[in-house]
Amino acid sequence: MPQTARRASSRPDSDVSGAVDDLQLTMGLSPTTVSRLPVYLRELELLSQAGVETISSTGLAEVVGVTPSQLRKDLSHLGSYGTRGVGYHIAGLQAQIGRELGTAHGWPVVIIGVGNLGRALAGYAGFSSRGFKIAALVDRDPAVIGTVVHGVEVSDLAELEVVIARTKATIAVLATPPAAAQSVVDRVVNQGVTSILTFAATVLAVPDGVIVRKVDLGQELQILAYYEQRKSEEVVR
Amino acid sequence: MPQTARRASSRPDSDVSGAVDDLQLTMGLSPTTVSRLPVYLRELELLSQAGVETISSTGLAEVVGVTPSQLRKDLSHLGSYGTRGVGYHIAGLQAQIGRELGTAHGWPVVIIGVGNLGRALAGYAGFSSRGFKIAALVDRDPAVIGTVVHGVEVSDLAELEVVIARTKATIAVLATPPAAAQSVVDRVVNQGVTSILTFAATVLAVPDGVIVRKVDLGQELQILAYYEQRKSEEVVR
DNA sequence: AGCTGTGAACCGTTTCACAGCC
DNA sequence: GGCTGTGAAACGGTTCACAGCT
Repeated sequence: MPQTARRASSRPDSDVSGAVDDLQLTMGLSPTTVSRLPVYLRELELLSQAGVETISSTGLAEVVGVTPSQLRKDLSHLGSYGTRGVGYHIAGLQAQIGRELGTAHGWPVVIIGVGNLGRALAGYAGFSSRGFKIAALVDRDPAVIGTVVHGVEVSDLAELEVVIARTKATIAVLATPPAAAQSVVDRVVNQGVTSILTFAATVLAVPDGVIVRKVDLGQELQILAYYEQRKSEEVVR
Repeated sequence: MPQTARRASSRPDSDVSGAVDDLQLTMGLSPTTVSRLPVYLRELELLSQAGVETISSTGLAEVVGVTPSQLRKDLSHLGSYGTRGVGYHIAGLQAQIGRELGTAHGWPVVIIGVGNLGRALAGYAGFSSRGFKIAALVDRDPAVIGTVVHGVEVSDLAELEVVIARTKATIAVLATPPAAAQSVVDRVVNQGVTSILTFAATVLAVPDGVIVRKVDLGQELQILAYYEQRKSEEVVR
């Protein structure tokens, strides 16, 4: 039985305890900043591949779609390496953001549910380039168990605990039907998983300290529909 | 050539113009409230199916995972039908939120890209129950064009403009490879689409008034990884 | 001259606390 | 007594504007 807990809160907001060590990782970034860093990183990679070496906050802001001040503020939190009068050194920034996001870790990820969605996720190219590896695929359907999908053999859902223990995965991706989601969450959390990305629409209960991010197609569409409806009403009045 | 424009901004924030008519739709809700309404609606449906007729803000807040005050504030913006001393009448609330989100419209949606992801989206059960219908599936691959997926025949990407005109879709879902995303966006926007849900990781440029919502697996995982990394560091210090 | 880094002002959202109604 | 609806306070995030470095 899962404890109470609601949505991902986390953020103990780091009390200022020990001395800041060397030129290492910065202190807690705001959630909004964290959510933008992957976007920055992606665009920096593209620029870097295109041979660009330096860029101003205005230039980068334009390509990532934020304001220059927002970008500067975000980067300043990383204690970043910009040069006044010049701009940011792309390679340096990339390294800094990559370090902050733990891109080098090769985090093992378990994907649960190997239907169309699970397959699509397993085939996602950016997986390894973004610092993750598919440690295991898990499904309940005997017809799927044992087959190899994108180079990984599908394990039996019954073995979930064993699989997580073996792979030491702490991140799980849920691509199961909604009805199965909560019970899978309970099992993975119990096995030490502390980060969950779910594609099931259900509200999930997890203990404190476990972070859940939810991607819900229906929710996204309904949000769009809300604004669509407002647009059409504007014409009426 | 797409105009400038960055992320979805929209929200003209409605100047208080005409008189408020009857007991109709409310004035602009905040984006954060809008994003929570679909979740409320979903849980209300479940409660309703379970035969519950009335619920307090505390009770509902618990199941949707927000604070009671947040819930009350959100619902108060809908001018909602709660009863002091009692709680909310579930059927009434459902109707009210459904109306606000335009659940009855049966919005036609075009899905572009019929790979594993596109198929998963097309097979999404909640599609019609949440007020949408798949107006068309579109792909570039000749091997896929003409096949029937979840009851809908796949059209040729070359016909995109015709398909949108015929179906009158104003919402498009992008499940294409990232490289194709911007060009598809330009075409659909040009054809009158004003809401886009994209699964491609690229930053999209759209004209003002077009709303883009992005779902990016890599981004989500990287956000989780950030917090994972912090957790493991905590042990160190 | 140019562009970053940042304190200060601003704005939107959440939380608090309680008045008002059933 | 119980629970909603809502002003007021608190919070967090974004934008502004400029000091400071190169």
